[in-house]
Amino acid sequence: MKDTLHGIFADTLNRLRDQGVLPANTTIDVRFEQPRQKDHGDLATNVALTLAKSAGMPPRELAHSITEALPDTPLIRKVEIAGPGFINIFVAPAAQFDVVKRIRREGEHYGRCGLGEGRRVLIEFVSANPTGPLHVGHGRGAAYGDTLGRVLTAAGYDVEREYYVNDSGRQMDILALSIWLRYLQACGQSLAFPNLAYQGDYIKQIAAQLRQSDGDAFIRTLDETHLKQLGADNETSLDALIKWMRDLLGNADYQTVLGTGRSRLLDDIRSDLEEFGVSFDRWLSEQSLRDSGALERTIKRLQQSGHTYEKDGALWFRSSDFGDEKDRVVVRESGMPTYFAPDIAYHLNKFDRGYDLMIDVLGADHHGYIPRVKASVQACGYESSRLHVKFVQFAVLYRGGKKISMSTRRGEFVTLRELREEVGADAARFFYVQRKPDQHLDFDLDLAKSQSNDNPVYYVQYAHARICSVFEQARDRGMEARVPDDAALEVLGEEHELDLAKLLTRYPDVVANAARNFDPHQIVYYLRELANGLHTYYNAHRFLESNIERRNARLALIDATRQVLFNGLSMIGVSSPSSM
RNA sequence: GCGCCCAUAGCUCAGUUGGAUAGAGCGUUGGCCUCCGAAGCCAAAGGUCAGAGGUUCGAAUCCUCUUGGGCGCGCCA
Repeated sequence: MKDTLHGIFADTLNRLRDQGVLPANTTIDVRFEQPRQKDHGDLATNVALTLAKSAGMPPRELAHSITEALPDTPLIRKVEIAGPGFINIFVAPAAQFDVVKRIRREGEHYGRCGLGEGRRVLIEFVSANPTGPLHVGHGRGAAYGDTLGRVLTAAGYDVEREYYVNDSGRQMDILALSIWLRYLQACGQSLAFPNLAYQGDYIKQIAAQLRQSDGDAFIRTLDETHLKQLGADNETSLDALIKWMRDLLGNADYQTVLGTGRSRLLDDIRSDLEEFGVSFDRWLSEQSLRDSGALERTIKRLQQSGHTYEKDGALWFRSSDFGDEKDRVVVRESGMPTYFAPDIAYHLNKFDRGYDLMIDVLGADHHGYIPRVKASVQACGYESSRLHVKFVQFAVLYRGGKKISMSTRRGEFVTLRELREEVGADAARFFYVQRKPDQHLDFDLDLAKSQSNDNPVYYVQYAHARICSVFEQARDRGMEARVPDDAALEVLGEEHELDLAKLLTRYPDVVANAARNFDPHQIVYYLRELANGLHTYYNAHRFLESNIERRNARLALIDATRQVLFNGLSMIGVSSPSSM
């Protein structure tokens, strides 16, 4: 319907241009929106306002010329000029319900569009270090990234999801050390556990598993000086301990300890995300970039770009050439690359793979890091504008009105798994996606759990279940519960019915807009509106009435509503129960 | 100190390429089940869109400044 109107207006404006009312170079771009107020019509456009200046006439006068030139169409009941020059269109009631047929025809495809034109998009998200289980902060990134993927897919993009595994470097050494020390403790050795090592109980579990699979293979004799360092609470001692461990274990045993921890934690992360409805097309390992030589090649490539120099024995990248506030070290004085180096390699790898669009979903604490990453890809000759970064703020949990304090370092944090077990995956996803990612999120556990009208998840799901229940009722009463395809929609026309149809019409725009702005939360707000539209209609009218024609028309309308509720809930990864 | 993000109803937040009288949920108050699911609906109350300038037909939205919060600024990751 909107498309048809769009065509009518475009034709009309083109005609006016040919007639010389509008200048020859005018670009015709008509947009319609649903006005907030009903007396402003069903759709309104501000073309007369936007074109007034170039046409050299007052907006209202131009609006008058446009409406005069509009052809007769059964679609439009009435056209009015209002305010400074808005053209308000009152659509014929019968045309409003065409959307019902379209939804019933398109089913799960209703809401999709060709906005993306098949462009390839890579979304990298979560990418939590495999040094522990995912916590609720990662959960938000997971929900956002996955939902964004679903939205972009619906909008016609070719989406790939990727998890970048930071499985090399010092943090993995600390992981190995933590596991090994717990292992030694489990083998009966009495030793202190460093505060800077990973504290969580999961480390003990991995150590126990190691002992079960490899017995006493990793027991080593300890010496006094290192035993003392276990109690020292500083990074230098930790590095000394790591070196000590690697010497004592030898490379093969060290790799076994590390590899066991790495794979165990990644398995845990993977299954956690699967249960959360999040899956990835690719898990790309940092270590693999080192092993394949990509890291070395990247450093060479950067040097060849002419944007590096040596200072104090280190290799610097002149990122300030590209707007970064200062230059960055890529290779340390010691010859070891900084953490920045593999990240450059990873991003070049992404660009090399030829995506039209790349989206990094990162924790908000990484924002200062982006200018140097963009600088590095630019230095290597790529358009950094193809890389978009969305920052996700941390979620703060509340229970009983009180903030739950968390500390990753102390191993005191609520895991994503615990959250799912407590409130359920549906509520968790709904609450996460409800907010714009760059806003702080107050996550009220009591509210997410409550099976009451306070809980927005149930509110939307209830609307879906309610419709299913109506059809159930119809069957029980021996009515024909299948809606005939030729249901006479023209018998509809109650105000609530028109409101609902308008809401249904909006859905594809909502999806397109969410995709355009990378803002999945718009889906959530829309679903609440749609659920409200259904509930209101439900309370005002009976569907299962004796007039068969009207009953079927109403069933067709609410079945279309059910479909859109389902499509929208699926889009955010939440289930659509038929009863609750 | 410099940079990025943010400030909308008592609380939590929508409001996106600048549009008409700024919306929703919660909370408060008052109504609605002999009737398809009351996990629902209806109504009322609640605002200097942090403040001050500017841009224009028109600003919560764009620009500048001020105030008040969050984060970042390492040869850590």
